[in-house]
Amino acid sequence: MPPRRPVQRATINDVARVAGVSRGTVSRVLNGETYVSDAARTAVEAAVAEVGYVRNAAARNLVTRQSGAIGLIVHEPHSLFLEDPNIGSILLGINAVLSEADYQLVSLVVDSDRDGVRVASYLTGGYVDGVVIISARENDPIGLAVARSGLPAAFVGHPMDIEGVPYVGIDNRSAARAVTERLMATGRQRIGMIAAGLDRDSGQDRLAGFTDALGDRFDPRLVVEVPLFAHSSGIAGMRELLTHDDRVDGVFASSDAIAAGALDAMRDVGLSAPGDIGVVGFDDSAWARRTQPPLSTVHQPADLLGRRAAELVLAQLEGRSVEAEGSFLETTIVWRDSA
Amino acid sequence: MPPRRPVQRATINDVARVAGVSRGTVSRVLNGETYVSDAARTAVEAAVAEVGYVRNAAARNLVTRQSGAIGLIVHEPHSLFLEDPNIGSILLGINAVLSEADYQLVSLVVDSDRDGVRVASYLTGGYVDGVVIISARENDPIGLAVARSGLPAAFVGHPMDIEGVPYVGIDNRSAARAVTERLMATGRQRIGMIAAGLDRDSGQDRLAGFTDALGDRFDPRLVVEVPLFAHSSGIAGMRELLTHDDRVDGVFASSDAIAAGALDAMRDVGLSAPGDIGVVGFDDSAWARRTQPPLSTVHQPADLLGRRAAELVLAQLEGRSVEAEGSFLETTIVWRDSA
DNA sequence: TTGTAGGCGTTATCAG
DNA sequence: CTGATAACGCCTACAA
Repeated sequence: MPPRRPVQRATINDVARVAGVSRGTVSRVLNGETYVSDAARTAVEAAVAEVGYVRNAAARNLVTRQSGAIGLIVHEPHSLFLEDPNIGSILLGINAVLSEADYQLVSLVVDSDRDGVRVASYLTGGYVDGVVIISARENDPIGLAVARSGLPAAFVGHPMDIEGVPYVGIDNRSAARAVTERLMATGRQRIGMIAAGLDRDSGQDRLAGFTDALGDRFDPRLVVEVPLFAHSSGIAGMRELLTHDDRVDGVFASSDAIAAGALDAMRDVGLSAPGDIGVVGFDDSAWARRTQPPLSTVHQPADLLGRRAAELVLAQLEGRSVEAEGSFLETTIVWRDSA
Repeated sequence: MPPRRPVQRATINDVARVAGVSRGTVSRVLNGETYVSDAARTAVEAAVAEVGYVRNAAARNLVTRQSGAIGLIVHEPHSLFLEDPNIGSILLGINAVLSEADYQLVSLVVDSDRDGVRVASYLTGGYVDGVVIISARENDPIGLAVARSGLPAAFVGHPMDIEGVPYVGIDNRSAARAVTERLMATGRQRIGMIAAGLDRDSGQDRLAGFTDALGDRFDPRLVVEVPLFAHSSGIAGMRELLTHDDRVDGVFASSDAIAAGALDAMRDVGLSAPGDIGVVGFDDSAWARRTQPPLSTVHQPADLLGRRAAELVLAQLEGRSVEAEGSFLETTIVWRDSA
């Protein structure tokens, strides 16, 4: 079949001619301004329909210096992107508040260095009026570019090396500490951790919270590091942990996916939770209710995180200043049957 | 903290002044055109760095009538969006080929009617040069608007009520038939189906394939309809099926998530796979390898689906015509232990 | 309430 | 190779 080609577009001039008014008047009704006669308005509306007019965004953006769009930057290592249980909820949360304010959310994924430079120039080129960035890592080129651009922005999570950009997050450290303490309270004596994402604040903080909780009972040999917050990392991590020490009776996993993998690895060697080992996760994602047994974990308000980030950007767009640079949302422990 | 405000931007005029050349020359080096002296080029580059120039996209788009961006429309019922195992892979596939061609992929989710109209005008307003649409349903306003707009486009999946827009998909009907036949070959006598998404072609076709395979042995009472391709629907569907007929010994689920739910529902009543009931799924998503036992299912080449769709759009952008309106990619049966 | 006209920042045409 | 000089489509004072 022949290639599709955009049809020739009608301009304000065409509408004006058909409606028998001036371009100025057409523009005014298009923008819903007051001071237009009913006669003019109806004539214009009819003409718009007749010629099939749609406004040219580029021309409008050029003069108004606004796009009405807000970018969402998602960069995760390929595989993680497909796994992360929070991104979807955060996205929907952002979209909900932006939609309400009539902004168009556009999501940009960066999956390679090439993507990175293209996205950076998209952002600074004027395609968007603001941006929210998810899971920036240290030394993140896009985060840096945005910070420098002065573009109204907000982070979900807090990249440690960037200042002057507001953010919302959860207190990973306190939450990790709390859930670990809860696990200790069940009487476990040798508690290990499968720690992922140590190249970002969330991963680091969860490990720190774990350490906090254990105090002098902390034994570094019971911490195994894995690269991803993924199920496969959970399997590998649990195997490694059991190799190091087969008397482990409790495990804190950096994420529910990891915890699920750990449970599977345990079953493979005839161990079960909570009987042999108490296992707790993090996220309260879809995984949590589907493992056998269901996971005790930390509930993370992903949707709300998105909403708050969006509100932060909106505030700046409206010239309002935001109270504090960063704020943390409450997490809660959800205790099920895995520990 | 005070609101962030975009810094005042330098224009081509500023660069021209600093470099001591004309705007025309600046524009030429910016666009990497030939016929510019080395002297001019270096002077301009230095000036660009000095004044921190970044090109204004709106102005450029206005005159070139292009944006360099391509939209990806995702509309799923809220919950499904979070569950769909294919969307991520399709997205990454599309992005890979578009990135290669230096196009910026921008994803737009429609999660409400309000989103729908905003997205439609975003698309037709010139923000994008082309669009790929995932999982359009019948009577889909955006699909219709795009079809009408003449915008280079491609569908992943085939909305039955839209013609003239190329698409790529899989042959859901044949695949469903094949996997059902495979299930029959294991000797199952009473095979039921948990059918989801009957408001879209994929859901309809999977049911049709199931019916094809069974032939006269088809019994409509063994088909239970559920709304979503989700785990929760699988639980509900399996319970209903067992209520209808407790002698069922085989089940074809419309998706892996459903199959996983079915497995859980079975376990709740003391049934297991493949011993009591053989269960097969569809998608070969992450679910498939994590259920107990792992699922026998249909592998769907999601990444490739995305790549092909992107290529379809690219072809039209370059004015090439596409061979056929629709094409189907190969699926393969992956036989594991659930049947 | 309406028309007129200038300008937003770039690209592109056309002499030089 | 380079510099003027029109557009591109729209918004917005300003004048009427």
